[in-house]
Amino acid sequence: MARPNDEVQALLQEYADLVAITGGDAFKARAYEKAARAIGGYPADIATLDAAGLREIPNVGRSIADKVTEYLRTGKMTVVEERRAKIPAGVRELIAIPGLGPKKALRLYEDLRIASVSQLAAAIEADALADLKGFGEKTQENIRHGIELLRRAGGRVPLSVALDTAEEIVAELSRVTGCRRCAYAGSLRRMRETVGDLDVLVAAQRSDAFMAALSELPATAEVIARGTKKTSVRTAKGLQVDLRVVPPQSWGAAMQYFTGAKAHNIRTRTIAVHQGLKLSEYGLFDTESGRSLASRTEEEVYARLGLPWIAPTLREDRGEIEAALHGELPEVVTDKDIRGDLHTHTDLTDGLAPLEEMVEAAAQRGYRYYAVTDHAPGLSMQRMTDEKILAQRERLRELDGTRRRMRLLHGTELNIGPDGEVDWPAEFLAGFDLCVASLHSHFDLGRAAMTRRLVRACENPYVSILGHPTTRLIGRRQGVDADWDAVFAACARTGTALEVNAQPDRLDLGDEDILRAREHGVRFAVNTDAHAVPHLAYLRYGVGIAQRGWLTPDDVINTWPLTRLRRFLRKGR
DNA sequence: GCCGTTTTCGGCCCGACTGTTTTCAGTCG
Repeated sequence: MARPNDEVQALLQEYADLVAITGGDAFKARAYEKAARAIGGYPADIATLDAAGLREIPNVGRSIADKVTEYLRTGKMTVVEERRAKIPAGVRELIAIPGLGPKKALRLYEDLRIASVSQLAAAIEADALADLKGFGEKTQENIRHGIELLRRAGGRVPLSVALDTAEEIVAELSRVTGCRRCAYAGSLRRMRETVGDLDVLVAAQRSDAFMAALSELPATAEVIARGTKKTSVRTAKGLQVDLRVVPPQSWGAAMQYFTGAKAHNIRTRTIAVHQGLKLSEYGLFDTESGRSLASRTEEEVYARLGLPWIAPTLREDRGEIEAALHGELPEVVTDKDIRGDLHTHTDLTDGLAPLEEMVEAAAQRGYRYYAVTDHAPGLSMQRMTDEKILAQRERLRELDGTRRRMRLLHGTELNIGPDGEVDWPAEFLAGFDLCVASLHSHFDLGRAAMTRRLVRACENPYVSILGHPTTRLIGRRQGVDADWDAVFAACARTGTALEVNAQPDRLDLGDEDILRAREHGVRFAVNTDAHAVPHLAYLRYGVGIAQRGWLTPDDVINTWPLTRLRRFLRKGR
């Protein structure tokens, strides 16, 4: 889904890198980075904005607005082209190597004309860096290692993998004598869909035992750095883990510091500076006297800055600071708000567990309602028939009587055909309590055809939820191309909910699309699409993504009481 | 290059670690 905002974000980020490499003003480079992020995360399509509108975007001033305008008009930014002419693209690639920044990249290029990662690798092999200032033996070894990692990984791991690893490490370190608190922070606590590295915090008086414990974990493959305050290791799976040990009285400040995205932290620190304060991982201090004003809890730190506590999933500098200052932070949806799952499968199609087991597991979770939505005949490998689904409905109605607290809904996951048609005729669909409709094929229609297809599915009076709307698979498959603003508008107009599919390799819609869809007044359903009993627990990932999309319980139909939900599902029929 | 209760200039987050130019620059998060 490359929209102009994303293209401009990439271009401005490239320009920032080139400025940093060519030794320009570091603050100028940072200014472009900030603008790039702001434009990438801006909800409105920048192609619809004029120069004044562009300057409404934070960190976009006259100069950058002009460059964006030029790009929107001509498809080019002259200044970027000029810098590209001076610095080959391969030099920019060099700074992706861990341990190699803009300064060293420039030196390599100027002194040795090295202009690609492979040239650098060859130069190290040929021992051509020996006489280069700042490139001692150790540095060369680190670069060689960095290139290896870059080639192997590509970096980030899925949220679910990171969470499993983090929970194991936290459990291990919590057992170490002297551990007062232990938790993970970073992008994992913010529930980003993929995680680059783990940030683990320990509160304790002495650090050595924790540094040793982390270094010696079975999962630890190598120790990258080890000090008294910080130790970094890499696991066998290639995931970097940074451990910080802080004094117990600094716990809240450290959690605040290591949880927020960089941009969020810059904002909170700037607020501190304006109040004559200094915010670090050790606490909030009076700049003049050095006296500590708050540090024990995150609440205390935010409060002393004049802010309410901000949910970790919001700490991205996507407007949460402004919302907090104006008392307009959303009360984001939590696991506890979810009253039921509206997209699940059984072994009647491709699920693993029989109806009874799925229903029992759902009841154990304390749900007030639960929908079974097996695949429809259009997905022919599932061999669904009218008879089979009607027999399932009969069995489900029997079970429904046995569950006092949890009501059962009978549904199906329809297939959206190339023209937006679905599997069964209206009179048969009328027999279901709800229909989810999803794309399972024909992913490469053109944008216009795909948009028509999705809009037509929304217009079907029996389709209540659009399942995994973009159909992306994280790290494996791009989402389909459509005019999403048109699709979101159609959802809002027709009363069709968008799914936030909680499968960890889908997380579809993702947070940025949720933020956009929300602008259209759409409702959402956070569903697990469970194909087995353990999948029901994926809900936490979906809720995390929903929070990152600023959704409140009112936005999410499966937090609603059953009567309100049923009214929504009928779409005014 | 952006921004403004420090308001059109002068600041921009800040601490930790590594390697090496051994007193500090570069990189990272």
